[in-house]
Amino acid sequence: MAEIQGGENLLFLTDEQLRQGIEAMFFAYRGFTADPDRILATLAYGRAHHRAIHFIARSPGTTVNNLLAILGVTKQSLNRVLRTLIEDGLVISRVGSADKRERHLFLTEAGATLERKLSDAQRARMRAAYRAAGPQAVAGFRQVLEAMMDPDLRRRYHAIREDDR
Amino acid sequence: MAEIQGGENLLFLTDEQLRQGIEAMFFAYRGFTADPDRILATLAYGRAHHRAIHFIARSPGTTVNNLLAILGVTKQSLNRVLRTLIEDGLVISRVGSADKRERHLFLTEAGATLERKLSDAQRARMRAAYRAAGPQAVAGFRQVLEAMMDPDLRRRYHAIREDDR
DNA sequence: TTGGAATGTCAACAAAGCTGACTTAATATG
DNA sequence: CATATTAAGTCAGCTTTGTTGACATTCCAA
Repeated sequence: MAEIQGGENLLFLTDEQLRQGIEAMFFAYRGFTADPDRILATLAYGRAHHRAIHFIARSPGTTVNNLLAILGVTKQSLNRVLRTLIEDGLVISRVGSADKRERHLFLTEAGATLERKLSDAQRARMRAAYRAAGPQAVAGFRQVLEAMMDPDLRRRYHAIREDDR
Repeated sequence: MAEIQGGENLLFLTDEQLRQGIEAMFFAYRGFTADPDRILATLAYGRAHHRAIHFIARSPGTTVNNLLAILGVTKQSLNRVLRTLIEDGLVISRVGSADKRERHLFLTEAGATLERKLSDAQRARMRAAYRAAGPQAVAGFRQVLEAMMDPDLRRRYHAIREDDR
């Protein structure tokens, strides 16, 4: 047992501790999605619609292909969601100016309004959790989550912010 | 803006910071489930089977009702999953001795073997993330996740460990 | 002994993922 | 310029996992 207790106290890596982390992720993710889910249910939309709306809001003008890579679903699956959002007037799709094969996605006024509503609910939950845990805990939270991502998605996670510059 | 900067530096609660946290949760959860998902796909099982197996392993002899409350699905949905696991010889259901209406759930040898395989994969990812982030970050990670849970699930989250005594 | 709780089952349905095959339009490349 | 590749969209069909609603069985408890 001695070898797992290094200079930086690695004893916290017992199976029991890891299991607790796994369960914490499971239960926390339920809380994370609970508030938007309630709003979506009243509108006959689901989590898939929320994800699309979120990332279009985050990167206005993003292409379908980029969205596919971020969401990690097939184009058929995404297309079904986008089609309803476009039909319902929440999203518009504009043919690319440089490359006319591409479609650039934007939220309409109505889309932005729904995005704000969903985002407000989800951010309120995050804000409460951040407040309760404190700044140092938040920094740790972010570090662990980043380390948990697949490298490819970690790159995309960072890229979203770089796009905003 | 002055009022949101308290003595403990609450400026990190900008919408941008909260959005990053939201996206981190989304991308990290993908990583969190990726390894078990790959194993499950080879066995014609899904995430629902994994969840059932996980919590039966964690609390052997748990009742169907307790499992329903933890997983947050309908009994019909859980029953479909349990039925296949029982048919496939991974889980056994024993009539309660005190209350014969209840069914107590246990993993068989084969069930425990699969549980270990799934758990090993998921724990390896957690362990790597914990190692990369360090003990202090892990403490913060756990604090934020706990604060994010619904109160009811937070109670159940703690109750799982209390059962183990 | 009767009401309610715990469990299980049948049927029907919906959301959201998947594969595979194909079209159209536009760009890139040889 | 001809051809290959890419981006997007569509059709069909399937799977997993969730949902309601209705109903039967068994058993505990008042």
